[in-house]
Amino acid sequence: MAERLYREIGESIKQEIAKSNIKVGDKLPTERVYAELFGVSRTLVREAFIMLEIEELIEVRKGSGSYLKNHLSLKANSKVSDVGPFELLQARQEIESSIAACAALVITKQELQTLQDLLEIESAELETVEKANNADRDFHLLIAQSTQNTVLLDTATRLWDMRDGNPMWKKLHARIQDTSYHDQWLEDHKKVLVQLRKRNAEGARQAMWQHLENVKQTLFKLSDTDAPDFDGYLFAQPHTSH
Amino acid sequence: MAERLYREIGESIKQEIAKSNIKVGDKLPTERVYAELFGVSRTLVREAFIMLEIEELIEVRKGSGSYLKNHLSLKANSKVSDVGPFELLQARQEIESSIAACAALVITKQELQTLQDLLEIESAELETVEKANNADRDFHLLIAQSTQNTVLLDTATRLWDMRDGNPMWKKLHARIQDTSYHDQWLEDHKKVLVQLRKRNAEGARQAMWQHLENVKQTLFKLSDTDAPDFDGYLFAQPHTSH
DNA sequence: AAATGATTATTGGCATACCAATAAAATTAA
DNA sequence: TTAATTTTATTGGTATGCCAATAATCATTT
Repeated sequence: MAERLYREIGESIKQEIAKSNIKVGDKLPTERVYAELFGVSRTLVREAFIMLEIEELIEVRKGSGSYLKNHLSLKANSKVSDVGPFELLQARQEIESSIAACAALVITKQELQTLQDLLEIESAELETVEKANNADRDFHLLIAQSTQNTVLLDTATRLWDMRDGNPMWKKLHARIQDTSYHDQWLEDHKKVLVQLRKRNAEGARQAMWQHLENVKQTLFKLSDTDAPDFDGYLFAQPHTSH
Repeated sequence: MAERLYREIGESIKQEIAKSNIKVGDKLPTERVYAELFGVSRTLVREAFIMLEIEELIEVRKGSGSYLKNHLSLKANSKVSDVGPFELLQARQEIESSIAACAALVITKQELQTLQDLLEIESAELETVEKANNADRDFHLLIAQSTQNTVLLDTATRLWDMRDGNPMWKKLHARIQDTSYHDQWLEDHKKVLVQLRKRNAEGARQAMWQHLENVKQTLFKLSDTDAPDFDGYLFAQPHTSH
């Protein structure tokens, strides 16, 4: 553990706020009050306040006091590394299928050709796991890029960065490399490309959705059969819309 | 202005890091060094370090020193303000409508009640533009939160941060405040809530999609009629799927 | 010479004390 | 009584000092 104390204090303060009925805009107890409450120096409480301020939860005004700025329920947990693979896949399924639908309407011939090339790399270079993985990523992100919308591309990139920076995903992925699931996914990709070529937005959406559904199913099987240590990463996969 | 000092110190430290050739993993100068360099107490530098630590830029180890954790090239600020309002809205339309669909399946009664409360704030406190704006944001983000998927919440939060950090949007928004478009949007929000109550995923998706379509239309009119300075922000609004 | 243990120096952690801005209360003038 | 002014209290801002963990150095032993 060995977490820095100010973080604990900060979390404790959040809990105290939650227990109380302080509304947005209301004044919080002073630093000194919290210091005495937790039996620590004001310095530590002050550091915790800085943490909450950077999280945009509170606002600090010199000589006046500190005020609740946002609902603390909206603590955007940007701890990238402890997002579960399934939670992430769920989000990707929703977002990337929409991106595919957008892309279908405006993708250029040039981009379609590049996607085709990527598919060939995927099918050819299955020997190198890393290259196939990169081609996979490139395939998805190129579709995002083809929407001509930098926000969508930015969002998709962010989702893939989350995946690649996640140790738990690497574990799962390592287990896949010697299976033949790649073939399934390659077929999925082909189906997506077909729909993009047809400029069929809903077809592309559905194809991408099914692709990520397949990935989810595969990873679920793998983690379910022989991986007891993925507990806690399965909690968030509730909705199976469409 | 009256910015808190630790923030200035923090930014200065970032600049110092940028000027030096400190790589990721390297040890950076001690708190005392920066304190002397900037002519302030170590306390302030320490607070600045906490800021950088929360931003996941550095890592602090007691007794050892502080170390660069990530490349500070991720200067999100610059990109965020370059995004055009319509491009952003287009992305929000796609992503948030999917989020609404997900939310419809798992949202709790408590959360539905909170949304109801927010609607009342929106309709009641129209006098204060800022409060209505906050309620708007809270309404959308609470829906994201109700999906129970932190990635979706994180993504939605990011999109709203882009909006709120965008000077161009503020210009547009300032123009709206004395019109009655809020009423339209309030009605939109009500329709979304109705669908969420019915647990109707596709209905919620459609309602949210229509809401953001209306926002887009409104802002387009406003920028089209009497705002020659929005050129270049209109380029990316190509697809009108569904 | 190398490995091990003790010592010293460095570095962040935390607390106390005082400063400055704001807000509240008391005082005074109209 | 009311308004303006002064005074006081409250609150966050900053600096200094000492503590504890780590790392570096040196002495000791093999």
